[in-house]
Amino acid sequence: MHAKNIDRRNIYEYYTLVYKIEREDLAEKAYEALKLMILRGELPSGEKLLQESLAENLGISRTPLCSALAKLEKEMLVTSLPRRGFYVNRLSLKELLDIYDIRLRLEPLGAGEAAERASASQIADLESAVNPPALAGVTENYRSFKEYDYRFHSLVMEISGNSFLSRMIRSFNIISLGNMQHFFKSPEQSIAEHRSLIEAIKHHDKTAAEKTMYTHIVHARQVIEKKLREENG
Amino acid sequence: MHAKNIDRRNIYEYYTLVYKIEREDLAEKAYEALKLMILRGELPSGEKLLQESLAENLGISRTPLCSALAKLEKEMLVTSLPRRGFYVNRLSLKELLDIYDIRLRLEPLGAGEAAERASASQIADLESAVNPPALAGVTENYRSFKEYDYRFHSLVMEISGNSFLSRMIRSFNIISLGNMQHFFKSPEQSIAEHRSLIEAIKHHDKTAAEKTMYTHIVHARQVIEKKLREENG
DNA sequence: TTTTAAAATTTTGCATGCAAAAAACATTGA
DNA sequence: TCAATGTTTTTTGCATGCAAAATTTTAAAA
Repeated sequence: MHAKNIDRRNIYEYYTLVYKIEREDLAEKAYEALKLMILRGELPSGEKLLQESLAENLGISRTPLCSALAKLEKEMLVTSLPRRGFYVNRLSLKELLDIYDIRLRLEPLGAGEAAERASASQIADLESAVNPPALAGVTENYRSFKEYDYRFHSLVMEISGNSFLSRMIRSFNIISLGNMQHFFKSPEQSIAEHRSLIEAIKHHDKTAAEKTMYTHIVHARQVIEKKLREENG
Repeated sequence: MHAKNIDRRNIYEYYTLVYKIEREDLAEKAYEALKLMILRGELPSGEKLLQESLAENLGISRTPLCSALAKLEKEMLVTSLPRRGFYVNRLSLKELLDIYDIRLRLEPLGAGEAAERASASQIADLESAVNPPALAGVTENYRSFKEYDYRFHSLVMEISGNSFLSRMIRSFNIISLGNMQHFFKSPEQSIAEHRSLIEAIKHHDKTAAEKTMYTHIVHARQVIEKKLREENG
């Protein structure tokens, strides 16, 4: 069944790279679908996820859905209350700040690595992500902005070549975007910052890329920190 | 069923805190069991996980086991090859280094927060973790050391109060420890470094705690980096 | 009207069974 | 001997059904 020139001992590594992408099971598809629904706000944070109806909507049975929910739980996108059900994770301000503390340390790391490694085609991908066709509606409504922002950050982390980092940051970005109902800074400013990050990456300037990403995230973090202080009086 | 003085609107938050711990489902128990088996090396990295026999050994059916494996997959402890099965994740040196890059950024963050927040009883917990009764066998065999090291780092991250950080680092530590077959530095040195971290936390010295944790991890990272360079010639 | 208790309904968690895919094994022909 | 093909066995992924728990509804008492 498998290609003949692949050493038996390396079959694991081989399939890890190539085979996986094509053949996805229902649990993985449901997981992806739910993630997108959370990012889009179609499943608002705090909402209870009814297994029967969700499964029906997705056109699958509860078995793969359960696995999908288990995955989301470990990525902290949903919370499981045994015998009570799954809920889309709703973050307190403190928790949102916790996530930003993590992003603030990790995304600059990823941006720096991306600056070191980025190929010409990867840079082209980045540029097309911030150019007009991809920006439709982004400055007008927050929902479009979220998807755009998620795409851009995912792309940078992907380019870093650190798959652990990339997967983790993707989850965290969905959690945080899913828990934010309005612009934390103007979308124009975000896009401008994204563009200057691309410049740094283009010039393979690791330090500049790190700094730009840091500044980009620390702004939002400061807004959250201020809110939290106000909340606590 | 639930306490009467809990506001209906807050029931979600209430149960998130208290209810969850007691009632664990089989999938979660299996997940915990498998994690421990990976940490202990009872499931060596690269090993294929046969669902039928694993389920039988755990005394459960394949349904909750599947959910447990799905969880482990999203925490990157196992790899799923659709229709082929699950394998304990085996890391390349590059991947191990990727994980250390993440730990190097995040664990100092956690250590610093822990230094700020640690209560007297939490400090006592830390101290008892590095005192003789808890150190049995740790300097002699690597397997005991792994469990000790995992416990200590988990404890520090727990004290940081950032639950996202804590959960993530726990996974990464299991992956990395599960993929290391021998001491990267002498256990005595590790324990000494742990002790000086406790000192910093005790004095609520955030900067010192961050630095100590950084140094502690960067040593191991350098060993890996060197190996990787040798491997690539 | 509110509070409490009982009954009915819904929902969850799990084991099981089945179809399809993959792996292991056997057979044939070079 | 080895490669290629066919056959059997194993394993995976999923839908389904059932028991127990949780929730909602209804009824009764304060």
